[in-house]
Amino acid sequence: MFVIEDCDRESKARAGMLFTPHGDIPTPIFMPVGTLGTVKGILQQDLVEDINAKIILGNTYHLYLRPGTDILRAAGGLHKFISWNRPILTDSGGYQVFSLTGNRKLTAEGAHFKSHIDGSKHLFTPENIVDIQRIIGADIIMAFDECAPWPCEYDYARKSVDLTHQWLDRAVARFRMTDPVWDSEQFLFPIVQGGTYEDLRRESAEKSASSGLAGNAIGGLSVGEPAEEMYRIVEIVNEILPWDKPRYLMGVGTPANLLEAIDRGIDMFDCVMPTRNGRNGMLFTSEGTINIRNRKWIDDFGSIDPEGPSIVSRTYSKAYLRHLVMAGENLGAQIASIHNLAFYLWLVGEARKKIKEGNFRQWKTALVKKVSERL
RNA sequence: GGGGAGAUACCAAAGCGGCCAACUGGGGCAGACUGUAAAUCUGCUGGCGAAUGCCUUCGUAGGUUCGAAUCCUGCUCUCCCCA
Repeated sequence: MFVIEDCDRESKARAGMLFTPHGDIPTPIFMPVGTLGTVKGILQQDLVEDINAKIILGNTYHLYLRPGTDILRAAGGLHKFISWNRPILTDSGGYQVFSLTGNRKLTAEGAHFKSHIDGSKHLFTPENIVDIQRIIGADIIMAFDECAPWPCEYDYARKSVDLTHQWLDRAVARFRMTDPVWDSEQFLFPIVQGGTYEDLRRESAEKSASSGLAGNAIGGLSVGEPAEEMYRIVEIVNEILPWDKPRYLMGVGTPANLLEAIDRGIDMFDCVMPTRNGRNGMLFTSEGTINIRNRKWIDDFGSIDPEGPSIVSRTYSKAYLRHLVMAGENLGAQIASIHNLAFYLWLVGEARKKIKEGNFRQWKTALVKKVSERL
């Protein structure tokens, strides 16, 4: 499923290729988040042609509630339903265990959820989360985990990790005894948890590594802890996770977060930032981040980003985009989202190129400084 | 010409003797957002100050009162109805 093509000499960064039934994915890669079967505000066509997204995410919890598995099954799976023939990864709903805390109750059996839409009750188990993801038909599916909050007491983190590990065993068992619904191979990834506790993270990384699955994910980070803590945990975990399998850092992050994590051996990322922050007027550019609503852009007729990662970044001016966002026009959110995603894809593409050329570290250091600047 | 209603901060609009530098929207100015309950949320928005605070405001000119955006009088302007 995964081949490492080149490794950086000075860092742990690597460039590889991920093979899935719906296409090959060059790594490091950023995966746009499309929770409900849509990357908010963006046409699938633009994802392919302008942004060049290689793979997008869907969310099991959200898709299960709406439109529901009956419709997804009748549609022939999520790929067909949304007219997207490139790879898809579905998150298990573990993050919703975290973000919808008030609506759920955890037991050994699973998570009892109250729908945030109509209050109806549902039970998610490691087994039915695999089943649902079989129906959705994503190329990469995630084990059901508990994403613990931060800060988090040791005792809580301990119990949370144990629960996640028990759930992992059950998910793997279910995964091995079932077949894909859509005649297209699926890969299950386990998720490393353990908060910011080194011993728990080591234990969890070993647990994931021993599962023998096709790839591994690191969860429970970027939930509020300082970035340095996150990097520290990534280093610890990556020493244990198998070198020859893809490593996915869930929910991360800022452009600088991505570069630092790539430096530490991460291959895959997803994050709502480029889309959500874009809708809220924040643009990530090769020169630094800007709040396009700020008055200073009112008559800046220069392009959104001199690097011009997408057609829209080259076509429209900051002044025009500011006008659209200030006026609450849909097109503003759309242009900002497309630009930001294209920038993220450009960023990981450049990282890959630099790793192959052998000058990743130097390039990274300079760029981290630049992209962290507030313009 | 006669009768009526009203003028409050950038706009709209509350307030109708002290708790009013003045509710609330909008607009504006900033900030936040990391496996999406988010095209959302938060703060500020008369001047000066880090702040207790001080200064100048509720069409305008006077007056009553310990105290006025609020009560009285004149003036100016706006809107509505009838001729």
